[in-house]
Amino acid sequence: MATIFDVARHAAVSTSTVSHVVNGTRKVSAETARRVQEAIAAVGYTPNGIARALAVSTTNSVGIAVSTISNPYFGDIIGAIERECTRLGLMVFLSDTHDDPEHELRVVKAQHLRRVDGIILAPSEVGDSETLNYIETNKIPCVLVDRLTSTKFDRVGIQNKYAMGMVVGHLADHGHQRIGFISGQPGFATAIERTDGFRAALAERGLAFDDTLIRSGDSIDGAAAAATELLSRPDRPSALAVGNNMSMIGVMRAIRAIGMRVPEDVALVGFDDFEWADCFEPRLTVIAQPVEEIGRKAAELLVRRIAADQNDEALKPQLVRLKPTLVVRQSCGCNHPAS
Amino acid sequence: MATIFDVARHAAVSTSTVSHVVNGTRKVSAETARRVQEAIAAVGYTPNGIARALAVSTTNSVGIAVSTISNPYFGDIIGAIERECTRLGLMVFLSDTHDDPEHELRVVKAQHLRRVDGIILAPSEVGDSETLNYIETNKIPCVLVDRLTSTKFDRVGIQNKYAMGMVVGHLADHGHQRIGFISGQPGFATAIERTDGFRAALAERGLAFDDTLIRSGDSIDGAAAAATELLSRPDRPSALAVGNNMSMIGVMRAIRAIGMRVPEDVALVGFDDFEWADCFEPRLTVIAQPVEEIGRKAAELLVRRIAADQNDEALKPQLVRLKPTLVVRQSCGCNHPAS
DNA sequence: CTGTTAGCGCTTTCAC
DNA sequence: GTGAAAGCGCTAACAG
Repeated sequence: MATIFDVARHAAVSTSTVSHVVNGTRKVSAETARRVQEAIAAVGYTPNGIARALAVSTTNSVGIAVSTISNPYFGDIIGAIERECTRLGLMVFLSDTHDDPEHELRVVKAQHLRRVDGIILAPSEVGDSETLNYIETNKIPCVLVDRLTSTKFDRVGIQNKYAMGMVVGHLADHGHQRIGFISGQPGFATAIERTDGFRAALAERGLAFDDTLIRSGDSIDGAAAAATELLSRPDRPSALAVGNNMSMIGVMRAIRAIGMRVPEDVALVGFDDFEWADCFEPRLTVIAQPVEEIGRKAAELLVRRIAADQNDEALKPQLVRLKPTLVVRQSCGCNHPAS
Repeated sequence: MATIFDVARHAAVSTSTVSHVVNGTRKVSAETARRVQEAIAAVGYTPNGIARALAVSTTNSVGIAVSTISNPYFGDIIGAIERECTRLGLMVFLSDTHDDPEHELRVVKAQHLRRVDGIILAPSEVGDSETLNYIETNKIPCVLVDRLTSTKFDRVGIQNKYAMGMVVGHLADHGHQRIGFISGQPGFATAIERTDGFRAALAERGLAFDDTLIRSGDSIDGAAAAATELLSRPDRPSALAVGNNMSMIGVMRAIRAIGMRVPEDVALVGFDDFEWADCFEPRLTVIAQPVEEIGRKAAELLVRRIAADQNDEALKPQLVRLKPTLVVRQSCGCNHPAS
């Protein structure tokens, strides 16, 4: 593989000159530049970013570590981050944490080994985790997404309380008094925030609060079981709020298995929107997160943080809470026509 | 940031000894090893993979370049590749080609700059592209997925002809004589193979072939338009085969807009399965690709290829065609109960 | 069992 | 406008 040295020899100039024409980092006479370009083509030179990275100690790459890559919600966020990073000349290492703290630590270490300039992380544990400690002690620029578990880092997510307010409000407007909530995996920051938000919204609306109407469904099957249990009770809720997209699949399967109809027998409002939501029967009313903006903002904060760390100026951790929206379709009891 | 040198000094040994205990690459006395470990902890040393990569000229990272990361089909494949690579100690750089040849070339170059050990690519163009040429002239180990456009590389995909045989056969068994086909983006290898397969299957079944019943819908809206057109004709088809998941969304929206019912007015068989497919109304009958296996196999072929290139033994390009399956639910006219 | 040292390919001062 | 040369942090002969 041709090196900068080969080019230099071929063009009868110094490696430093070659370096400068490649990077456009200092004036070079037109004639010299031409000879260098020619030499580059002649020897088939492609710059070695590894060597460069070692010399300048920056890789122009960032790590992203989230759970369940194949979940469309994270897929959208990953896509948005990738797009923004590519625009900024950064390349992303993608890792799945599988929501396993040990694995999470392992992949973060693997990313640090490869000297990513920074990391975007959706932490699996609330509070101080080994992963977060590792990131902190190694001074790795980092921004948290979705699960906002530590105030030590920049973080971007949505206003979950506000979201649940809309959900409960909308359902209450439909006359529902007993509303159940199938949250996501218990212990996750998002599930906690949404559950709290659900409680608060109930109170705000003056609705009686029944703790037994809150269930966590940490998987499709878990959510299905939770929904089945909830809907089989004599004092069953007349509406269900669901804390994330995966849980929604389980809930819908459960409802179908029971033989109930939506929204007549039970109204439904979900979390996370996607292209398919309107192909469901009935068309799903959901909270839509601004995934594109979440990803973009995360990337933006990260580069800002990286830059700050390099000039070691202390930037204080920034919290960004984006506003979700309620996409009203039919599962809530409304009858909005298809888009 | 602590280097191997700091550790060596702290432990009063040579850098080579430190290197060897870190990598377990030669015998070291227990006592020395202990001192080194202690020093590592004391100075807070974490190995620099960039420096290591430069020295050994291998990065233990691979690039993956596919279109539309947020498409669940690719999301699943990406997830599978990531899992397998992580298992093998490789980290993946993820790039979206956006199905744009120029951008594709750009990201492949960016990956090569970072000296990935190999690349997994879903090419956007059929035939020899600049990207493929670049990969070839730079001798970058590479395996093609999904769109199998060149015989010069290892490649893994599915038996598209076989898939379309199942689709047409199943629909024909339901008595359909006029079957339409909404393919994916025209010009893509998969769309071409599936269209050819569709034609062949028709012939095999002795069904009349009507070229006007084949439409390409290269996006949700495109597919919707194509379906609308097809279903508005007096001699409209009684069944529709759809070439990929995104097109299916458009088709379903079109059918709803027209006010037809599935499968009574028009039967439907799609391509690509996902968790949501059974929440649709009616539950979707689809061709399911073994995405997990596609990803795993691609990673497997890539590491094999990388190893071969290193010992520069010539491995001849391998073609892997996995078998898809027909997941029968209801949109085809069957009435399979929910799982 | 351990140390010395020459690279890996590139950037970047410093000097001309 | 250009070049010489000292690193960046690590590995792996080679030598002892």
